Amino acid sequence: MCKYRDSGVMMKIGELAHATQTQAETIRYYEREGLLPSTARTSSNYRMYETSHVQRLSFIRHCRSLDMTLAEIRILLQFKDAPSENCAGVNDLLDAHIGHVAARIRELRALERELKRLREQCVSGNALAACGILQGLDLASRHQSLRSAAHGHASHIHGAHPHVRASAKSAKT
Amino acid sequence: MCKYRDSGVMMKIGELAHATQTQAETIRYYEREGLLPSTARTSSNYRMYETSHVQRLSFIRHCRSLDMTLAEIRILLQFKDAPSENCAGVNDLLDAHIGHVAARIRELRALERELKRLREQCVSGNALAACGILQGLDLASRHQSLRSAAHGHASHIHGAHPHVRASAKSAKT
DNA sequence: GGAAACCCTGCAGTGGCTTGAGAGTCAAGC
DNA sequence: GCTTGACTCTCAAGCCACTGCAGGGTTTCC
Repeated sequence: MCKYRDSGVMMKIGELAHATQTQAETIRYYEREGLLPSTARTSSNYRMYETSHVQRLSFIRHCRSLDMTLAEIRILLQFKDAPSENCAGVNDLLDAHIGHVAARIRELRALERELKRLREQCVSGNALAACGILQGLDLASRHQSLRSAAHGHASHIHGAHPHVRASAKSAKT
Repeated sequence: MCKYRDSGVMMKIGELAHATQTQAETIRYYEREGLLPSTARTSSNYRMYETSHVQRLSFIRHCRSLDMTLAEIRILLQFKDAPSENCAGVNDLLDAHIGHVAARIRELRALERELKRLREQCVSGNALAACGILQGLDLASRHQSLRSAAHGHASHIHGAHPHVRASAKSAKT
């Protein structure tokens, strides 16, 4: 029955998933993407993992929880896998990442201010025709189209990267 | 030559794109998605727009610059198109949106703190084997896997929605 | 009349997964 | 031995809001 030795430290994908709070599909995805190495398989083609995989996947998940992209994590893993090099590259990557996060925070704060300003324009119970919010959005759009035509450079939408990204609205119905 | 009357107020897609600082491809995309109505066409099948389209598209672009999803904007447009209703729904949508933005800011601030803490662990010039950042990421991942196994609920990655999203890193090489 | 600039449709790609289909494997209970 | 249900496998498509490209047609300017 037992297809492998040392069954105490070996585990199937579900167990690794549970240990790292990751979905099994995500683990397979990381393997496809080369972040996790291909593993040994049982005779029935099940992936078998050991504790080193828990370490590596936990590292990846922690980096993801710090909103790093998979490309950045790949670089960090390379640094980890080549331990004789200097770690200046790690510093640079992290510094750049901190910069991106800080920039995104500034953008969102400006956004929040504008949204709140807009929100104050509506007196609840208004008929829609008089709704200050919709009027505000209309006014703002007129203003903005003039401004950006003059300024030649639109808001933070343009050039958006899939980085430092969303996780709000998780409980939206 | 002139395929349409009132050429002073009618425009082709390129002109609308210029007036609203939007790419023509994006305009066609919004039409496919039902945010902009299908327009009249010339005999050579070119889309023809008038000033009302500039208004509507500017409204959409302004909402997008406030990081609203197309689904939210669709709802706002419905409110605009049915002006006899009460505007409480507009309030609710905006309140919810403000909540998402605020939540995302809180997350990113926590993230920034942790990244800076991590960054301080590295003394530049270290050999990688002693790099405090990588060690920190390893420690944190061990810590996190323990904590989330006990807590049963992972970080802000899970349940992430494509909302209030990225735009940092726009100048990354 | 020819080149450049515009327009059309349709499809593929982006990131980081998630979901689903359809099939195989395994352990427990009867 | 047989069934049930939980697990695993692969492969493919879907999500969001675009962006870019191919391959064609049209208009405009010199």
